[in-house]
Amino acid sequence: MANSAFSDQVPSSLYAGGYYDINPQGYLDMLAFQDYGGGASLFDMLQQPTPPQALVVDPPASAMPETTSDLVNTPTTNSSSISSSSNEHVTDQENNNTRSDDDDDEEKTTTNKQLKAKKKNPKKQREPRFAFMTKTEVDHLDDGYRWRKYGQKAVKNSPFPRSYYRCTTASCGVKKRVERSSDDPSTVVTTYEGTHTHPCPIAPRGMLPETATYSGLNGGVNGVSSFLLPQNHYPQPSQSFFHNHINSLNFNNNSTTTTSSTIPSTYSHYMQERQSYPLSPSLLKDNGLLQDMVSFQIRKEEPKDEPS
DNA sequence: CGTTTTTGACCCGCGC
DNA sequence: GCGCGGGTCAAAAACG
Repeated sequence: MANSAFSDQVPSSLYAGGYYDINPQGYLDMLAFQDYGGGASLFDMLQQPTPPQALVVDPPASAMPETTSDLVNTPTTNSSSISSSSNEHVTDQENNNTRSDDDDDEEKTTTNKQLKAKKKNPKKQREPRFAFMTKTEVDHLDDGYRWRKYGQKAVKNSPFPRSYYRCTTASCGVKKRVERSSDDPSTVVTTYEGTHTHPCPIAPRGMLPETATYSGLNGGVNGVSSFLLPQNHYPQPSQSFFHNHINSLNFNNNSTTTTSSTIPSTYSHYMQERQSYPLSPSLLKDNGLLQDMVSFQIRKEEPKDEPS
């Protein structure tokens, strides 16, 4: 069905961790899941009849079934290129291959071009990705970390550019991508890649008021994006933490909606738990603040069948 | 003056 | 093999 259309519109490189929706109980259900490199994209999700303002998670390969691609594809079809998402196993530390400086061992300092080639690893291992959609007028939402923009590219089939950010912490190779959905301009899709190797610059809890602290560096315009990322090294109190964030998240400007979710320490953990993380009714309620947000239930698709 | 953003160029993977 | 599109680099500009 829509797949053919997608295959044409969606860049093959777009990825999506999964497809979620909010169930009647107010939980966020993962409808589909996909590993990086899969055929579906966030846009695919947006294209769905009922675009979820949810999040997409891309857990470590080790944590997810390989058939995940099927799940994702099911909804939209896998016409696109599903590169073997089964890339090599993800190494425990994703930091190792951050960019040119690290990988290039030694002999590649020949020409500038090669330098730019950044990593010529035979197979680039992708770090776990975590994406979510936020309904907000502000492209950048504070998530407590400091980011530096290192690129911006026009996205095919979208009037909105995609911005690339990297965590400013020296040893942290976490990257983030922010783009506005062409399908729904009011929705911003933020994708995190990797895990922070350091504590959040600002206290996890009431981060909002202090947002100025870091976002101010940039003038608040660029601020940042979204919520907290899963931190393997700095595990957070799962559920309650999640809720706290939702409550505490403030969006400096006019972003009324949004939301966020925090994926606790490890995705795999969640995956295994397969629990539902109910949002407080009040949160999901109407206030507009969280209605767009989401909590979620990650389904570990052990069955690996299609979500149908 | 230090840090971040902007922006064009380059590289790479993939599809045709 | 070529072209397309995504992702990254890095120099210059902008900002505080």
